[in-house]
Amino acid sequence: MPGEQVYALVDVDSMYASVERVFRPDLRTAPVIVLSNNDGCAVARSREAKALGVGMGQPWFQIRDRPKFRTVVALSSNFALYGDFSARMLAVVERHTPLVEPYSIDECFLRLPAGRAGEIAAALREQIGRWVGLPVSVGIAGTKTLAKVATKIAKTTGTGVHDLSTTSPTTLHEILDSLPTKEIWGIGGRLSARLAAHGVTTAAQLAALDPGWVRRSYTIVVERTVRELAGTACLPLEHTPPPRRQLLHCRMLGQPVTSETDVADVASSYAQSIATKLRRHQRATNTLCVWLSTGGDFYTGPSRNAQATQTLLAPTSATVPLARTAARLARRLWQPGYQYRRVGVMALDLVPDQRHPGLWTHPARDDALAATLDAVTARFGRDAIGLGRAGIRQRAAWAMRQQRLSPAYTTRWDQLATVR
DNA sequence: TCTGGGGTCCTAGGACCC
DNA sequence: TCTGGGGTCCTAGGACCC
Repeated sequence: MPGEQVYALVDVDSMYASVERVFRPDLRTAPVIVLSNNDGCAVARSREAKALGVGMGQPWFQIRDRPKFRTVVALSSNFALYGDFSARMLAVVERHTPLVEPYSIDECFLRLPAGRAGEIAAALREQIGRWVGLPVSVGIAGTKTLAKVATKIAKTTGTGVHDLSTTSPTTLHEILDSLPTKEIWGIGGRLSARLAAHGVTTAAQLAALDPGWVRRSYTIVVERTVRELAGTACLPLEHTPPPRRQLLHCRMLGQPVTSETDVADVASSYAQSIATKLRRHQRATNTLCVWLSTGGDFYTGPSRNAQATQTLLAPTSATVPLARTAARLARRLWQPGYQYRRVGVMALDLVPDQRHPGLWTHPARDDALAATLDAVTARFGRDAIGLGRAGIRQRAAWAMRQQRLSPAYTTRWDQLATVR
């Protein structure tokens, strides 16, 4: 039918591990994993690492010493590098259609003409592989939820492209019948357990439920999933991403901190990252929230979780007032006798960044300083400048541990790959 | 015995995603 | 010794108003 369109999902295979391989051809067939911040646990695994049995989220200390994981190559995560590759992939996709929705760092949804979807998908896959160096899989279907299913099939069968929009109803039913509810996009652990109590364990059973009943018994979100599985598109392509509503920066610290000064330093440093992100998104915040925590249940010692929120006098994206406010909140929350392992700073209630001179703010001065900070950071890296102890190249004891970091090949002049 | 009803706004918490 | 970080949306329930 002319003019008819379908959804496609382009998804990079083992994104982080694949990016690391672009600069390390020697790792092309090795079991590669990428570790979370502080080198805590595996957040990405190459096909070979999955085959060896490395679990998603498995702690590194459990992997490191096991003989069966002897050949695993572990790298610290390098998000600046992955973000850069994400943009490159998107640029290739946009050569084919403007109807693109970036969904995550390694995925985007597309609208493609029904008749040519398979052909375009194959071309995309080939170009992203050749020009960017990343392997992708593409799923095609009449709804986003089914396109997710199609991508899963493309990955497991190794075909690279799978089109469910041309599949017969009988075959589609067979596919959904063998798909557990937990593996459906939007159905997590809790919902699949509740559904199982109703006797619903497969995608085919879920698709056959009465949407009205699902809405009453569950939520509108689950109702949409049911309709999408049955072939009715409920989730449109979000071509222009909605503006950010909140920004947060939280980390496990490389080492626990105990002093009031250290806690304030961490909060100040995190607030500076938030300010930079706000300016990049052209947003300003009305409300700043800081929290301190001694960490999860597996830590011994006295535990404390505290949180404080402050409404600002005027919305701002300026580094100085945000850092100052965050440090003040952190000092207020601090109490002696605790080992703080996690600190978070969150900017809430975001609005468009329109700087108006206010009674209590100094936009001109703050703007000039912010522009300078952004420029220095862009040129010399994030740790080149900052307020207080942030930005000192001599890293603070609480800073992230990243002992296996690959160079920032594409985002730092001083770390470009060298060809001999 | 009887104890309105509907609307809005806000917040906390649950659930999901990658 | 060692267990991630960053988001979104929805619902329920309370406060408040008329």
